[in-house]
Amino acid sequence: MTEDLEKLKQDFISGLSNISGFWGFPKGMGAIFAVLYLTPGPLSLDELVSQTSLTKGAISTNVRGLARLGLIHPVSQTGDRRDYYVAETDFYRAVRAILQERRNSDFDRAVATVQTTLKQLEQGDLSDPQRAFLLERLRALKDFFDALDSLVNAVTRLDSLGLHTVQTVLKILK
Amino acid sequence: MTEDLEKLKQDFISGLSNISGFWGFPKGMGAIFAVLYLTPGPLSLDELVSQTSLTKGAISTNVRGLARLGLIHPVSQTGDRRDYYVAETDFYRAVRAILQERRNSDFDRAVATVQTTLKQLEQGDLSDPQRAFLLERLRALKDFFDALDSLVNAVTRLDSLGLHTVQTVLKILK
DNA sequence: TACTAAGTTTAGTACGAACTAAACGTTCTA
DNA sequence: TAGAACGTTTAGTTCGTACTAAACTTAGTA
Repeated sequence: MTEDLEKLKQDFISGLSNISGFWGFPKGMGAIFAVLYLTPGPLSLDELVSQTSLTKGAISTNVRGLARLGLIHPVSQTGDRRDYYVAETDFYRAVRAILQERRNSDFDRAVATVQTTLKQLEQGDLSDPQRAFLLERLRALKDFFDALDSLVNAVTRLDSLGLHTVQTVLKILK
Repeated sequence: MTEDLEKLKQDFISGLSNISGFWGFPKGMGAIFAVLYLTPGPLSLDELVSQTSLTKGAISTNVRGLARLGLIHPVSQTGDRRDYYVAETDFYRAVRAILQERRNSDFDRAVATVQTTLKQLEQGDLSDPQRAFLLERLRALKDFFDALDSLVNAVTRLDSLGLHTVQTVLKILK
């Protein structure tokens, strides 16, 4: 591979690393995905070790994470005991997987506590102005979370996230 | 305030702290916002110190962050040199502010590097199969980012994020 | 059945982000 | 103009997370 192509690759890899970090994933995940995404065929763990600057342990851990998210897929070569991986190229499928993954996580658990709090509040003396105030605020918050939830559901149900679809949505919302 | 009401408040505060941490903001921000959100009137820095378990320094820093995001607002009491703050209750306004804030950040800069890479690639020898492959992959990625960007823009232009609006969107997308 | 080649797990380390404590600057008041 | 009441800034600490190095496990091979 020519020098400049190699440099492009490296830029891309570090770019995806940063994006990965920005969204709260390990930077290593971004780097591994970047390498696989820019490689036509499947790569083994050791090949990933040599192309990223990570050790086998880190690759092993991050690869599992990526596979769980559906961002990469294991590929088994017949007559070869090694694990190979390829990148998912349908990003929209990956987004859906991630959204579903994040569901049932810390976030949803925290949201649930708001709802619990709300229910307890509703069973008290509502003529107490303090309670009434809290109730009002918590209800507003819950409505907001519900709306967010619906939006995520809507996005999850889309078949694809092409420019076309999004533009259609945009028109309607205006 | 009765014991159980106080406990509810504490639960809520720690819940919002976690949500805050989950989305990549300091937990302190969540706690401060929670306190303000559950208080009818404006609070001073020192009142916030006593109601959260943070020191003045932390409150000072986080309060500035929250204000910059539009999640809380400074309120000046006449004849009182202290700074008071109230919570924004229109969450949708806050979401828009946050989305605009995150724009021009690390993320967008990283996305920009992908576009730069793409442009450089387009100026080379396209009959080279390696280059052609890279070009194809990077174009697909750019299209995806563009779609995401449009979606964010669409959401940003909404006047509100009520259940009603979202349900309308949902119907159309199905 | 030993040996090798692969992936996983674990103990320790490095680093960054958010916090505390305290010094500092600024503005109002006596 | 000294002192007090605030808010901000800074040096240092803590803590969690992602990494490395190396021991371990498992599955194929001579």
